[in-house]
Amino acid sequence: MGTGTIYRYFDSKETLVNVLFQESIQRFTEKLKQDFSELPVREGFHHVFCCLVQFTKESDYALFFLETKKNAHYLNDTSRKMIENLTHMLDDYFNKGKAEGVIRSLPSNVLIAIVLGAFLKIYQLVQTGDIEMDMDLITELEQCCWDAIKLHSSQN
Amino acid sequence: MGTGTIYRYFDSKETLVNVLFQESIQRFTEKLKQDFSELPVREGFHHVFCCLVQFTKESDYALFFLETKKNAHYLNDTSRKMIENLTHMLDDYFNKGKAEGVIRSLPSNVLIAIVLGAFLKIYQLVQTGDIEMDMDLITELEQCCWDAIKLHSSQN
Amino acid sequence: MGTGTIYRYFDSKETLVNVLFQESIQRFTEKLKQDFSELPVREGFHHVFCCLVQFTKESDYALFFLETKKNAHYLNDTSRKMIENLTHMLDDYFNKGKAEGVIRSLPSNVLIAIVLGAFLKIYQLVQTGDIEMDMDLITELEQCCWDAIKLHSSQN
Amino acid sequence: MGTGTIYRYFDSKETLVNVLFQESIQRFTEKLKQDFSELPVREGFHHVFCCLVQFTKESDYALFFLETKKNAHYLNDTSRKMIENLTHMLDDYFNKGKAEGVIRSLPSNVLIAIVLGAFLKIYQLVQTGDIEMDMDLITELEQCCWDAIKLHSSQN
DNA sequence: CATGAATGAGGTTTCATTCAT
DNA sequence: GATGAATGAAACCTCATTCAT
Repeated sequence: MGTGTIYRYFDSKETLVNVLFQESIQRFTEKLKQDFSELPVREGFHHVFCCLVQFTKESDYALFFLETKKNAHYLNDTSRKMIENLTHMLDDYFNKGKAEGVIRSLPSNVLIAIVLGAFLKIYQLVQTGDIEMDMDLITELEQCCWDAIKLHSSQN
Repeated sequence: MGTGTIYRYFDSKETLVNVLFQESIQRFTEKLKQDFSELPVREGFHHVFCCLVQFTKESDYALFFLETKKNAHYLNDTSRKMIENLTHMLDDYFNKGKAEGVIRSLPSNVLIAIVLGAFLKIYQLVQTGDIEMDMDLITELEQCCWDAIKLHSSQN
Repeated sequence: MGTGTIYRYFDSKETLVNVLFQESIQRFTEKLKQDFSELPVREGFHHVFCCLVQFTKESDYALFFLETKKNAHYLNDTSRKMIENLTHMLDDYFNKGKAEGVIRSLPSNVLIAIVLGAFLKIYQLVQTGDIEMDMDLITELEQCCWDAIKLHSSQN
Repeated sequence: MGTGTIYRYFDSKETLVNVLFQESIQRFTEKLKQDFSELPVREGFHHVFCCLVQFTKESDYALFFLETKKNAHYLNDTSRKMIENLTHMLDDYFNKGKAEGVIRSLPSNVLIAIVLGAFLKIYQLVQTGDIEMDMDLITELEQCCWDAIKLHSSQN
């Protein structure tokens, strides 16, 4: 594709990035939404984790978008709205978990940060070829992340 | 500061970034090393987490360097060596934990990714002003991260 | 022409200069090579001189390149190789002349320096508009340069 | 000497260069003037050549100044005046030689260019270490230059 | 509609000049 | 007076954007 062609479809590089971002977040949000609210908390977390795994598998640049902070200078209002929308869904989920005493009573954005931060850092290792993602690893990582946010009966 | 002044101290922008990076990693490594090997596993983890917290507090750009992937295009060989050096220390620590059956038997780079990924993502929230880091939160986050990598007797 | 345009064709300013230099020297060398070795010494000198005249007429910057010393800091290895190649041709010519007792027994690089030095200095006068180069002047200058390197039977 | 110190003595780099230039030309002109007008043509040429040799021996940067074209952008009016002054002297000399039928009837600036061009190009070889200047070479080079401008009885 | 050469604003680097010590 | 760190104008270079083909 010629370098100039892109400008027939997008105003600018910034627009392109935002559109791609919005499509990615949209797809992720749609996937997450399916049957999400009906699931029990632990099964809900499994669903979230599966969405993450599948999403990063779909495209190489997906990771880039998930890594994006909501204040990134290149994001426009529409993009920020969509992050908030996604965040709300997760907020509801975490609130349910907290209400049921299954999840630690930390702010939802903190809980999201823990899970997403750990997951994305691991996916970097996959992309640099440092580790291979097989089913067993995915299962164990899910448990790691769940243990991180789960309210444990006793601590040490 | 005049635009040319920086070039009295650094050959190029790349050199500047690498020198700052190396100083940061050096400082972090030194701090981590103190009494590290003598501590029991759980106390060792506390030490690691305290180092992380203190390090990010020291300077605004510390975070930037901890987030750096070891293959970042702007890092030179010296910088990569220092990352490896730091990684080795943590590797030794995690190996001890795994040998004692206290830490999950995952590759060290995965364990590091989990803890560092979660920690850094949370620190982003601090920097954007979304959350405030008080003593209680730090303590709880440390427990979250520990729970993430700890080998739990039973899972759910 | 936009400032960035040149970088579509050359990696850097240094590359640009070297490419122009190499093209110039190449062109000059090709021209000089034609029937050069078959000519008697005096006719050979005429050929050399004609090449010089024609070459400087071709482009304004040709002079710049002929003036270049072989140790100029901006020349790369390829450029230096091409200077050596050209020098070799002239070396062979001068050696023949010296062997025949027609040309002074001075090192070839000295003989080249005499002819080229005189020629280039005169061409500077042409470029500054101080003198006009007509056929008669060219003929006489050629004779001057020839007299400079020719082995005269008696001196005074 | 500190980099800033020079500005206690010269307004600018341009001024410095012009002052050095003027001192060089002045010295050369003085040296040339001594007994110059009384000498016969051939002896006069010997004198000119000796001045050139001695002058370039005096300092490494002398060459730089002699190479200078009179239209060099960094020369100021004073400097140009001094070049003209020197040129006048040589002009008188060459006119005498031409009048006596000993020197070719070429414009003086051309005659100067031939001798100076050849001489300077050779001196470049000395400075790069390509050749060594001994008494014999100097003598022969003088004869080369003289032959270049001398009116020969017969040509070939 | 697609292309990629041309563009120029902005980032990086150099170097003649200034000025606090 | 001497110094050399600091300066910023100008040179070099990059890359998002434009536009003639």
